[in-house]
Amino acid sequence: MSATIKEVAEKAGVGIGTVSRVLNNSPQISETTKKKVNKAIKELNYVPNIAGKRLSQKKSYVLAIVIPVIDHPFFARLVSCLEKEADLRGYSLLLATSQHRIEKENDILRRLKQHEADGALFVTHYEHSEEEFKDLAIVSIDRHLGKDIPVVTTDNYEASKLAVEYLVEKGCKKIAYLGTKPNQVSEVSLREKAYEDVMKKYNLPLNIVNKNVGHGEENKLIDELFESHKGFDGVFVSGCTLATLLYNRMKALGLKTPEDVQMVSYDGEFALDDIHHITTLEQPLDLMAKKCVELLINKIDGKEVDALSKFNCRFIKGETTK
Amino acid sequence: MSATIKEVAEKAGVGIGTVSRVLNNSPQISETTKKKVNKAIKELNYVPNIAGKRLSQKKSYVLAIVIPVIDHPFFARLVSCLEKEADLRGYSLLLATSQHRIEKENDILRRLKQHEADGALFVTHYEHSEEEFKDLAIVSIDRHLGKDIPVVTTDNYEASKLAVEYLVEKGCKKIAYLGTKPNQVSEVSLREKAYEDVMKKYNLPLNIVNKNVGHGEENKLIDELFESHKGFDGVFVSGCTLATLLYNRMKALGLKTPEDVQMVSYDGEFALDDIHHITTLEQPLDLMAKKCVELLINKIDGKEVDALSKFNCRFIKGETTK
DNA sequence: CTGAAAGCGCTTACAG
DNA sequence: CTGAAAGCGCTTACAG
Repeated sequence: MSATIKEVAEKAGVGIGTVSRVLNNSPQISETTKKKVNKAIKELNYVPNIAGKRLSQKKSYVLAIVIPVIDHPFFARLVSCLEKEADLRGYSLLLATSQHRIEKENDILRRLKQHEADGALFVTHYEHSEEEFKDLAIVSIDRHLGKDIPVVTTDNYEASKLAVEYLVEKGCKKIAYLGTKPNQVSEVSLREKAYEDVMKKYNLPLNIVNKNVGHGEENKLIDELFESHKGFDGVFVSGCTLATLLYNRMKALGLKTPEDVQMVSYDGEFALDDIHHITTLEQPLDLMAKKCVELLINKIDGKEVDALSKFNCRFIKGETTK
Repeated sequence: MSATIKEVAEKAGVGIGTVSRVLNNSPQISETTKKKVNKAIKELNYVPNIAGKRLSQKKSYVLAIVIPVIDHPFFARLVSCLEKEADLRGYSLLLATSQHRIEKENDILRRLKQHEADGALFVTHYEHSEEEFKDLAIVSIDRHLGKDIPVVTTDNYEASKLAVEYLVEKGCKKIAYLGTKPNQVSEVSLREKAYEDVMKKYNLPLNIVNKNVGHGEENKLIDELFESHKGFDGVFVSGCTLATLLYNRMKALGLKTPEDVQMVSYDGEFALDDIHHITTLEQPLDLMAKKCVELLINKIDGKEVDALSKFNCRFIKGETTK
């Protein structure tokens, strides 16, 4: 059906190598042959088949994005930013959601090894042995996946410290920490660390609910928060899913915010900002995405890259603090 | 770096064709050679390179998804469903967001012609000539892109009729229609049609704001609604973006719902259902996605497919109606 | 500046 | 049941 480079070459009366050179606008090519070739291309409505190119170049110009889910505002926005950056660099995005299942992640790794993509961004919850990542161009957000895997993250410690200090300043006496514990070495752990440090500094008691729960089980943590830490008047939450659930729970319980409880949450990437009014530490996803793509492409090209890239969060005052 | 089929063949002492047959578990292959080959595969840690396969088979096993944006709950959920279905059928997803720009859509078409994907789902706002879609396996949601492009949609007329009838029943006297007019032949137009028919049936006046506005300009429509149709006590909205904006506007204006104004919206795919409480006609995205993938793969395989597939909406009673 | 040829890593009739 | 060979559509040294 569609024409091949061979037909174009015949029609233009040149060799296929010449057509290829015109296509990739190689510098040393005469204007006249360029014209001849372009004419033939137009006439035949020729579009180069990318499979041939990929095989001969041993590159796919595809970046795999491995995320737990896509229908979540944080990841949706991340993917949006990533696509924009990848596009600018001439790469396509292969979307792979792990659905919170490790088998799916392994499946994606297999696809990487198949060279379906040149590299991958892992935003994952699971443990993978470093062996599995060998020779693959991989970048991670927040989690430390292995010594050769660059990490892009926010300055979790500083931002969290700021948030907790803020709650103290605003008069909270019993401040709780609510989070889902990552089951890997992760920059996210610094959120709790910062909370602890600030509490100690002010000689305030610790009220921590921080467990590794499965997706959909976040409500258990909220149950525990209310059972074990009754009477908290401030809470620092590690992520927007939890924050939203807590927000709703407080509403259901008739607790008012900021009057009864003040709340600050990490992750400001809510879908509809005009409805949510939670005070948040917003991650600059646009900058982070750009960095991820840059690191990934550099790794693909065999360059040395920074092991850790930290970005600052933006503190967004909402209606859940005074 | 990674082993090739040739090395596997050598190690196993067979021809590469045999390795290929084992890989694709071709039926006529003896147990003994199968074992030999699998042993070699394991030892070499061999994973077949998909570029070779794609070139020789002239298939990519990739489906392109062309949507305006990904960071919107409706599209995010759609993509989520699509990926699940594609995965079940052995296809990967190439994500392509048009960013509300026709140049980007043309770019995506070019990539399709390059055989980067075997087919594409277009959820688009723009006009494309049928010529552009020639010989491509394309399926559309809601819009009629050409006579050979199957459309997957909901029963817009029936659902809308139900919604408007519902508002009448609940006592609304001045019911408005608020929508963004598609600039193509689209099933979405039936939403307004149904509204008009119901209004006529009950001898009620028409209050229509339905224009084709660019992304981000939806607020203009809401301005117009309040300027030109003062005092409406019921409104049927064509989509959740508009509905959310209207919801917030009413809140800002001190209008209460359902007391002052009752509202029903098409599209129930809000991100955080526990926060939004708009009465909606929810589209069964899971079923629609399944249908899209099925149609697409059938088209790719050269089969005949239905030109139009309609699904029923689910009416979800929220707090914006009595 | 350009052509002929080898090669990328697979699949698949064809012959045996 | 299996091997040798051609072919998928490109790119890229190599030679001229």
